[in-house]
Amino acid sequence: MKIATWNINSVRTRIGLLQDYLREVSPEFMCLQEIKCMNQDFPFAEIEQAGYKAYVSGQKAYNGTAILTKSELSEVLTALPDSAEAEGLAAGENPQARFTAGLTKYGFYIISVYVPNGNPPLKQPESKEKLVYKLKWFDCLHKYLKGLKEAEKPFIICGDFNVIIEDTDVYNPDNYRTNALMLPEVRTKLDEIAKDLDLLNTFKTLHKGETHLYSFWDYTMRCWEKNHGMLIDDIFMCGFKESALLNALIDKDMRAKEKPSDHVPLQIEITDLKKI
DNA sequence: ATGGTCGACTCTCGA
Repeated sequence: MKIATWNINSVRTRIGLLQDYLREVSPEFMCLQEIKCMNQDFPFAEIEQAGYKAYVSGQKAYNGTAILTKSELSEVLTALPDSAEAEGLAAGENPQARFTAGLTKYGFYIISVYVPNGNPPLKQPESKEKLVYKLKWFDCLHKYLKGLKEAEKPFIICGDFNVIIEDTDVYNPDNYRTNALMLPEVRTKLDEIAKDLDLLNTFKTLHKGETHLYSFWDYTMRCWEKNHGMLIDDIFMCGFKESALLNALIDKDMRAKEKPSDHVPLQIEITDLKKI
């Protein structure tokens, strides 16, 4: 069974590439980020044509996550619990659309996240709010995932984590020391979650010792042509035996297509599981 | 060569 994730940077602009990908790779679950549309503007018909059902957390113009599945999900969530409060919103207001989750028929939860970018981090005082929000959002995510862990519910969480985990995950780490993707407090936050919950970083587990493998290349400054990229998209597993993970790869070819996203998909393959 | 990319959307922001 394959599970894929892609920061698509507008699902409406790249619906053709998405349909091609679904037909070629045929993942059981496909997590999307930055769909950049409201729910009513999501291309449900085109997704259905490709054989998938879509669970969508949309908003106007920015952000937006979704999960595409070949089967039904239950217990669907379209917002991260407590994240509205982390944004300083009143009860009942919608938080930024950065989270979709549901229970699969195989008994594990599938989660699609678009972690706040956090930049710019250092300008005082108003701009630092973005970094504070990123850290608070991670705290909310930690609490939610810990709830699953304590209930012994396995999960697979996919998405754009907006964290350069190691220096070798970016072409020039010294350019990013004060960037919110690499600040020590941001790295520490994700590392604490991963250690506390014993998350398996699927790509790093199967590509140990390999460096400078990227999932994102900025549109500007000819970054793609110069291979000036960074690895900021990840798939973590929790509650599975490590032997359940068979493969993990990055679909780098997707960055060379016409009208590409600035991110490429990642996919894993896991052992077939019995349906519940 | 005084710019540089892209997407959504409004007279600009976010990445």
